[in-house]
Amino acid sequence: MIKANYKQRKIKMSYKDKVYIEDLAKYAGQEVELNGWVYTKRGKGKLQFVILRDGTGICQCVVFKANVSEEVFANTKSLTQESSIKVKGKVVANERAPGGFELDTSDLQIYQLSTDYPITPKEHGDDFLIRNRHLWLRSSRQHAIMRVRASVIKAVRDFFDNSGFKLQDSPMFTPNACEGTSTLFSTKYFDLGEAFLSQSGQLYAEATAMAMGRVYTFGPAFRAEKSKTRKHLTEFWMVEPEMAFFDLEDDMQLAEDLTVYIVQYVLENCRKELETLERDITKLEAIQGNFPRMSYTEAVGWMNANDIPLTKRVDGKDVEIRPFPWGEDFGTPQEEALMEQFSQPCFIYDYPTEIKAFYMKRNPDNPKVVKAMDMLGPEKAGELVGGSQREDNVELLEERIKAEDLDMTDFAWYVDLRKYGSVPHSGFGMGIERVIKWITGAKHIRETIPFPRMIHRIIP
RNA sequence: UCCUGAGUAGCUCAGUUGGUUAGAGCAUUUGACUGUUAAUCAAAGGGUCCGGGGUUCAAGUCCCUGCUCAGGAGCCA
Repeated sequence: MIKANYKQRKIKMSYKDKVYIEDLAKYAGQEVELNGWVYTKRGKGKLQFVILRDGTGICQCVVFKANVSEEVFANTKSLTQESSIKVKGKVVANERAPGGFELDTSDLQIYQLSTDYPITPKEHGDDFLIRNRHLWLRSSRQHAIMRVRASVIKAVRDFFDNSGFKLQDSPMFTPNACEGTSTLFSTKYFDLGEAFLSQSGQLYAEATAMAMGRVYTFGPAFRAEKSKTRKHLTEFWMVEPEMAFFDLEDDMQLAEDLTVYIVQYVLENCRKELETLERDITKLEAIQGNFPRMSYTEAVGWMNANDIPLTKRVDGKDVEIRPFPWGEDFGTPQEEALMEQFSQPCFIYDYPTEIKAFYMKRNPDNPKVVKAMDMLGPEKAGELVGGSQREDNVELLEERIKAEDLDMTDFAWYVDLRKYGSVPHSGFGMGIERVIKWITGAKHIRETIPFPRMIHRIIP
């Protein structure tokens, strides 16, 4: 007979007793054991300073020759950048230590000695760093951005979970292009032919919203566009709420409330990280709500009042067209010019029907525009949110599907949503990396996701 | 896909009008040092000047071409 093994097991130390650097202040005066990696080491003869990194923070470990065995001191002198170690010692307050506390080391053991760590404490080029992304994540700046990323995502989930929304995941494999415009990644799907990686979970969210009332999907989106800019990724994360009985006004208000919540959450929970990133906090503190709103037509009027032309590329040459013609989409130069006057994000709504997707609701008062909105961020953050009220009229939707030359059989289920209890409904998509880029002040969107996927990069 | 720019030591860069054996800082190795903050000081090792072709007495440097990368346009979140 086998005795239940839980009775024999004596727990000496649980994982809950492990000490991490971010909690060091709680252990002042006590002996603790820390595990981590050597961030840098500075020697001064019989006195060695090991800067230890454990993922939660950094701590200076002081190793004085007279206080440790000869073997431990020799080991300490042999340490190289990013070697993994275990240290024991007393936590003492010291003004000269980064972080205010240091470890008066009594013992130090090496897990593994690292050799020739590529990322030295000096400047490096973009290409080199991104090739070493798996190691670059250990650097203080990248580490701080990733912690902000985790907080942004938590803020998003808390916001929706606490206001009556249900998380409903949309599929990644789809039979068609959701919006019919973007280039998609394709893959073979058994005997059913070609499948595509989803560029948006929206259409499915519309179905789940009709089941649950208010939903959000949160997952990766894939775009095979050959975009080569500092704000595009081929794989990025997007949160897409979808709400029954919401009109475009409600939609914009929700996007605004979500944005304010995220920024305030990061301000409350990531002070240290924003400091590491040298982010101007006052710019974030200004995000309080009451975002300016402007119709597309008003925005065109503003362009022309301020002599901002349409810039287009014709036969390999940049040409400027003025006045800005109604009906053309804004590009980066127009958006940045417009946003210079605002310190908060701004909504632009009621876009021309021709330049927007087939599922957007036509404005009954003016069929030349659809009830779509973009939320542009300040500080050249670009488009953070794009959304719309959805077309809820069966005939108009079918007309648009035909006009876009989309396969009606693929969209039959989508049309069904307008046959069985169609309701006014709205939703939007928020690009998580764009938001993180804005909040952290990162130079490039590739710094806002652990392993960015870009047109010329899939490793690491 | 188009436009613009870049490629020299492990990394970041300098290299004059084309001229003899291509340099610096950091990193690495060795030595000195009891309070360092990107420690300092001394010494050592480290090069397919992106590949190919051309001009020239002579090419890292000039020309052509290919490759790689970056930024921007378009597209978008």
